[in-house]
Amino acid sequence: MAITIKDVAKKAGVSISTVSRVVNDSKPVSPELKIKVMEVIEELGYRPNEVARSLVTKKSYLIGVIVPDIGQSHVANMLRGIEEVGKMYNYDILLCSSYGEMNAELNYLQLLNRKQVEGLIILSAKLEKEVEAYINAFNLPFVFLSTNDYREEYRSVDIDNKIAVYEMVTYLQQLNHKEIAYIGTKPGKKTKAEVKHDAFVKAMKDSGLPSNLVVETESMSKDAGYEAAKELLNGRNHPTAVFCASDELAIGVMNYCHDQGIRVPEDLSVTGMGDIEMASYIRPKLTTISIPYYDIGAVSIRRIVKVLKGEEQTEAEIKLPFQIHKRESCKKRA
Amino acid sequence: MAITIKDVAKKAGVSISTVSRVVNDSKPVSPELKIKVMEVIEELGYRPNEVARSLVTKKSYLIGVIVPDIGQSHVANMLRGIEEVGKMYNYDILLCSSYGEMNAELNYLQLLNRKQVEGLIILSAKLEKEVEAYINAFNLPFVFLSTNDYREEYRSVDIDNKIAVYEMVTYLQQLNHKEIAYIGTKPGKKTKAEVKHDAFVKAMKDSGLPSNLVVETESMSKDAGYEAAKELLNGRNHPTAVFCASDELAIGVMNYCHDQGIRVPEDLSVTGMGDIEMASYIRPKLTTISIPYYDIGAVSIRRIVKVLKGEEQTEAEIKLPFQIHKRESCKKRA
DNA sequence: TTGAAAGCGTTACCAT
DNA sequence: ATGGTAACGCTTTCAA
Repeated sequence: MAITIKDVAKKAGVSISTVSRVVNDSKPVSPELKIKVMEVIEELGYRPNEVARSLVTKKSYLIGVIVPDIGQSHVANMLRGIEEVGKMYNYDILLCSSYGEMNAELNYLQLLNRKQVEGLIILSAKLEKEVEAYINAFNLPFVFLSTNDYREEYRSVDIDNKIAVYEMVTYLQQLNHKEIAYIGTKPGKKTKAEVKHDAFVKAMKDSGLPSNLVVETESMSKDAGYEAAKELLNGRNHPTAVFCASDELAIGVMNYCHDQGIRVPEDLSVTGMGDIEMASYIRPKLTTISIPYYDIGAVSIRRIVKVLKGEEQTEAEIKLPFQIHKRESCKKRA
Repeated sequence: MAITIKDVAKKAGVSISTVSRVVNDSKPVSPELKIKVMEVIEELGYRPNEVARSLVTKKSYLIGVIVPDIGQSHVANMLRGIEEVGKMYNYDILLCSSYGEMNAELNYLQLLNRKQVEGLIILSAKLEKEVEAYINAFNLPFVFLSTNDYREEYRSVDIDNKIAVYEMVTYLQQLNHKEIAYIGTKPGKKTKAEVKHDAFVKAMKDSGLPSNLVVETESMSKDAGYEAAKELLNGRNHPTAVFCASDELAIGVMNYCHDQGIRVPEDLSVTGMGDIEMASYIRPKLTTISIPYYDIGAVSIRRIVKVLKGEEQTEAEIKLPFQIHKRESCKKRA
């Protein structure tokens, strides 16, 4: 049996109230008793039971985090930010992988509820109605890190996708590229896919260039990028550059090029979005928009902690700065 | 204020004992009451408070996991296994990133202790004395997933490094390579680095080949691999193949080759160990020993759950099967 | 089958 | 400054 506050109190010859006071430094205790108690705590190796403590204080110091898949490097990086900053505020993470399934999200939400988490961060392509209803009933500080749908009514943290894509496409144009293709998922209404796609179109139109070279993918994966490249580079189109809505797509495209003997960047310039670790280790190194995933996680949890502390934050959306990393996969067109 | 068991009891006109019984299905309850109670639970949306429950049952359904860095893909994969299988048994993970610092490990251990975790999985290069002492005092089911030091007194899950390396080096020999180099960290006493290095030496000696082409690295990182390649391929040595103790090292080597115009596999065959995701996306695709990280995590937590259930497991070490993936980075020597 | 009550390890209020 | 005690929400005897 573990050492409890009673054991300490008895051995130190004081009441449990006194022990509690020295442990929490919550009320003045005379120096002599304080020292005595601390000695006994040390001697017995007493560690307060957080479960009991939570029950009375109603603070679990737990934050629920639901992600699609921790195996994806950008997810892992967000998690690092969440975890690290959480720890700074004494908060722990209860991590759940939904694998994109709504039922899993629902189950985990219920679990997190029962475990008395104080806040919620959800990373998901979209917020299904059922999930949303549950979260609202839940009534906890909540950050929605959408990978696609825009929901400006919830707290979120992201970069400004519109500006980022516009800048990258403009950079490609500065490199003398005229025929630039876009690879990304279907631009549904009020989605990031739409924002990115529209930014691409605008950047092209603003320069009087055609913006019809678009390949819609099923997902943001490397395999999808590989397939998209196959479709794009079938001989009918002659893009000299391609903007991919994610690094994974871009890597798939580059792999297709490698396998087909298409040289990057000599024959085709490729750009990505995300700046995942692999982007700078793959050869040629990928030119990409760096999304500060770690910071996104860090800011998300900090917002939750702030709300918990009553230091309300008003704006729902927070935009973090991004950077364009110009690396080897793009080249100036003669 | 959340709905409690009392609210349910009052509304259903029964005692809290009865409510508890139907919730846990722990003792017979008459059908009428059962239905009534369930209706009220549904109506009120009652969810048992796990904190209160933990306090009395002394089961937190929490397992503490300390890893160096969740950002590394093999770590993320272990975590996936741990998380997924844990959930199957209703266990949640309390995740802590130590970044390899002993003091962080110590702090987290204390935290996990206070949070009443029921088991412990630690991933670390070595088990420092202080950490070990703490864990032993802790007295919980514990799995030590060492990235280097061997500690056969604790539960562990891994592949058989000796056999794996021997087989890979043998494969290289079958490809007619005679001058094979080894890149890895310093082979300290009772470490995996030693086991791997010794297996390399044995495989070479068994074939009457020289085994002196060894580069010791500071770490297992890509950068370390890059530097090691620089040292190895300086013109004095003429290896035709190199075995790297990790995929990251191998990728660093391949990048150095790319930058220097050394062709892989035509000029140099490269092999890795780990089969991280990048191994099959990098070009040329990396020949490597596949370590089932997901399974290692999965088996680890399953062992803990088994111990918790009293279904003791005797052997400390569990060896999982590995595979050698023969891909593009190796080529037969003329 | 049901309910009352003790108890889990704390904190926090109320006396003293 | 210190101690006694109710309360947190639940499970689990023990009686009935």
